[in-house]
Amino acid sequence: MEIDRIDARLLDLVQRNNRLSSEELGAKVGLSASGVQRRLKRLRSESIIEADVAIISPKAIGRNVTALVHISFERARADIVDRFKQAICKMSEVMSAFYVTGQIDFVLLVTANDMEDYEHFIRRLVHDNPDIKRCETMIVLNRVKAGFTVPMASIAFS
Amino acid sequence: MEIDRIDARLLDLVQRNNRLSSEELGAKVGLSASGVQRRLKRLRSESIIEADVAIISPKAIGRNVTALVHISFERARADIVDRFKQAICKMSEVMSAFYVTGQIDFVLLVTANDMEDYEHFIRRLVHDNPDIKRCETMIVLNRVKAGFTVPMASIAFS
DNA sequence: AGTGAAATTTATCTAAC
DNA sequence: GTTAGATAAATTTCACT
Repeated sequence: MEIDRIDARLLDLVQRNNRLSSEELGAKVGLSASGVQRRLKRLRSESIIEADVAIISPKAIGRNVTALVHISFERARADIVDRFKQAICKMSEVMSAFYVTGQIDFVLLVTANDMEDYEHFIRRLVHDNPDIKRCETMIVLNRVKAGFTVPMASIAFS
Repeated sequence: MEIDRIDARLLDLVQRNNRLSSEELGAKVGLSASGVQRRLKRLRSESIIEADVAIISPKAIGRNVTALVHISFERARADIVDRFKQAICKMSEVMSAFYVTGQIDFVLLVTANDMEDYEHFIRRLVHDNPDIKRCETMIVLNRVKAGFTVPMASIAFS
């Protein structure tokens, strides 16, 4: 599970665009196409590359509302937390979810078709999880940056 | 910019895995490989598919700290907001950024190698943006769900 | 319109070096 | 790590409904 300079550069490229051909990648990192492929294969098999996905515009498919939701529980018991984690994984409206430190327990990134749809989602969420104490919504006006692009500049050059 | 049932199913598949071959996709949606490719090409050219990316494990490359940061400004003037948007787009530590309604102005998703690294980032952020009033950090204990996978079930069947 | 099938181009995989 | 040949996939063209 070691990563060298070339791996880091490959990761940096594919995390922005994973549709570049091995040849294009090779030209950029100074490697042959098959060399690139062997490395990418390893990075995928070792789950250093966790997934390869297309990012869809929520608006283009009629999801006009994006919101960040703060969830806090009455009591943060482990079983309650675990049950909630499982529940949100199954909710398709929840795009991302983070379990965090502090006053807030969870931060969810949610999409909905419209406000009515969003309200239904929140009602359902609170109804299904009676341990929720507070549920605070921030409507996303603008998705300034969307991604999980990790900085590669600081990789240990081993 | 119309999306039919087949497009919706394709989007639903590729947003989970964009490395499936056109043939595999075709088998799942009942279309030939070329039919699939034509549709994906359109979806990409019309930016319904915004990007195709690999998701990297932050831990695997030594980014051990993930945090959600709430930013609020002294005054939410348009020029201040716009300048801040540009600034965070350039900061590689910022994986995602949302401009939101309410008390908070921005929510950032940030990675750092360690706490020291994180502290440096915050200092730099606040130093470079003197209009920031408050800056509240929630350390991510667990990334329960990571993605921008949009629900497709509710697509209008046009 | 949008589709499927064949031909072409391109990319990827499997070795051998 | 590379190069070369085999395999597979993506792209283009075209005839069809």
